[in-house]
Amino acid sequence: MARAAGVSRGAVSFALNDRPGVADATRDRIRAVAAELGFTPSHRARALSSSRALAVGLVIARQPETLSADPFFPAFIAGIEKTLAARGQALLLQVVPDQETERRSYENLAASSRVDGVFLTDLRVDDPRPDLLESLGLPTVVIAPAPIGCRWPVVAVDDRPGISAAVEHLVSLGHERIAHVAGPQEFVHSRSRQEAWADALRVAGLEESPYVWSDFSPSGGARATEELLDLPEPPTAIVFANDLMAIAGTAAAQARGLHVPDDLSVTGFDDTAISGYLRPPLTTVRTDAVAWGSAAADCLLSLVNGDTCPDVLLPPPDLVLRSSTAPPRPTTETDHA
Amino acid sequence: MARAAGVSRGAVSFALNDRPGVADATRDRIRAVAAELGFTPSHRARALSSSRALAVGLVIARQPETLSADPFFPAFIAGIEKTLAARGQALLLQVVPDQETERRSYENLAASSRVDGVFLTDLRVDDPRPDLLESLGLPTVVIAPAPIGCRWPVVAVDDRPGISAAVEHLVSLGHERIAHVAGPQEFVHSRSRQEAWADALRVAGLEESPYVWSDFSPSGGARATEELLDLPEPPTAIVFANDLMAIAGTAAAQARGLHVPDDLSVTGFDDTAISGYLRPPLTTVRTDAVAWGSAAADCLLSLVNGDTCPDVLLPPPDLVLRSSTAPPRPTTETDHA
DNA sequence: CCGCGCCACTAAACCGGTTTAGTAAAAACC
DNA sequence: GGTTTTTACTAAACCGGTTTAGTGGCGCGG
Repeated sequence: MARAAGVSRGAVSFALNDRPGVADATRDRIRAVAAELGFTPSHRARALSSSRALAVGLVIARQPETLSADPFFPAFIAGIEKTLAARGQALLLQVVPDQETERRSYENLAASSRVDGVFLTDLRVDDPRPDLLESLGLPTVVIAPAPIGCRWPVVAVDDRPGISAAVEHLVSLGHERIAHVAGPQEFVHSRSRQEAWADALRVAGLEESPYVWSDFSPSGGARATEELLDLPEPPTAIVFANDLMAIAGTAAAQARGLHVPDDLSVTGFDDTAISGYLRPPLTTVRTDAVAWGSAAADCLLSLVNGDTCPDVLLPPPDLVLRSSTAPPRPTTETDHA
Repeated sequence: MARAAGVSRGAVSFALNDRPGVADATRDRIRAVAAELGFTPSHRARALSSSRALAVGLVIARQPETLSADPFFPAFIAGIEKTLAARGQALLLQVVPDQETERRSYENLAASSRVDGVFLTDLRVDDPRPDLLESLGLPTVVIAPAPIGCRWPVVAVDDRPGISAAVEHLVSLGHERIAHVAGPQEFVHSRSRQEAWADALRVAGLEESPYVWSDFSPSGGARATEELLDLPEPPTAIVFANDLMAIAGTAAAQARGLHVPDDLSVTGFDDTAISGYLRPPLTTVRTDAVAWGSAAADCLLSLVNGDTCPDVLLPPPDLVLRSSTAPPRPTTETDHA
């Protein structure tokens, strides 16, 4: 390439990277030759000489089955890509089955310096990963519902307003026993949703409603629903922490002969693609995972470039009203004896 | 590292790569020092000197929304990872919105030599990509329902037996009008399922049943179902090309007051996580996408290493019997006038 | 007209491995 | 015991960029 343009290798590097010290005429000539030859700088050589991997990593710790059902990651990844592609960076994805493998995965990425930074998702309570990544010196962006006190920037979508809106909607319909089926207790976003639910009930003066910790899976959602409906005083509405559990919970209630929404109102979270095409269509909370991924990638690239990135707060999710919520049946005073 | 062990750089390379020409004692010493120092060879340097990217690529052309709902890719990727991780290779993922971007994406991966090979999924009829990738010289493994005549090896899961099993099951229940809602006509796997459906009907002597091309989406499935139920002689069973359409189709039928399965039997394809937790639980076809990804990765790595890889045929999918299928209602002869 | 500084560029070191060519010492052979 | 072969290792080239130091030519001031 350098020879074809009649200049030195260094000159080519300067010209193509828009650095000063190259005459305009020369720069144009080099550009023209490069275009004509279809010359693309070798990513490998560039990575080695500039000591950058030109890639960022995403490690997902999930069993394949549960990953398949999760609408978040594909959209999130698509958002990441939107930003990365424009900057010539690549996304290196790792799917690992458990937390032990996950740790080794991060250590490996750092040791072999395959990536310049990573995304940290599914933040857990007392998560060891922020510290691990700090000790590994791997720039990190944390994906979470709210900023946390740690060295790394957090790109957050606060899910609380979404849950609050769901609860308020149910309260406005006249519900007084509004249960919650939460995700695993270990996840910060499970906690955040559970707390938002509790807070909204408190504001409405309805603290007595029951909740159960579950696992975001359909079977977990069905089980939790059974449990709630078996209560002496079953709820008239359930706020589920995700759509998958809400859908399975709806089916479980229907299997008992309950009518949704007349006997039981249900809300979900995520707005999965099928949610609007069920019987009844599911009232749920919609998050913009694509924008989330895109913002997270922006932030990570700043970090990688040595800049700082402040915590980012994205717009809160919206409540999507469909037909799985309705006023509760009027209380029949016949059984008050 | 070399100095720490008191040997030359070359010796370290030989020792760590298990190549002959190093005394056992020396090799052990080098290993020990490496372990003690936590030395991991720089992936960047290795990539440059060995002219290999040590990564493979997967380009997915989908809109984020439709990708989110697809249970295939997450599982497929998890399978790929299982194989890659064991061999120190990484997966480079790209999500692009359309086919034009997809083409550029492949060209880019090749030009910047970021990957040693790629997976080719969502094979289309008269797909230009196998030829493109051949001209780019990028080793490729094609993911498809059956071997095709092209230069690249195909790793196939034949979806036909799954569809046949579904049709046979419905026939054995007594159905005679068994419709099909297919995916987009352009995809080879849509065609394959449609043909399997048609063949199975022919075998059963029921060629007259209707079908419509759709798009794998819930709204498409609902629309197609409406269309079929509006027919003068509506089907008593519908074989959908995926679960998403089957679920939405079920809801559409229910919205008309039809009972599933008594008035209309329904089968899906994929066995999505929720499919077993609906009303009614969906009879569907289960594929092992994890094994598919794993096998595809094995094949691609052979190719990358300069070996050849024959076409691989994985075990066909299973029909999972649930409650969305039942015998048709006995024909009421009252309206034969 | 000479000396200084600046511009545009080249030469060469460097990133950190792999790999080939070369060499000294040990082993094998007659 | 001397030659040949083998073994075990080192030195250095190489991958293809980036980056620093260095150099020749030019304009400019005095």
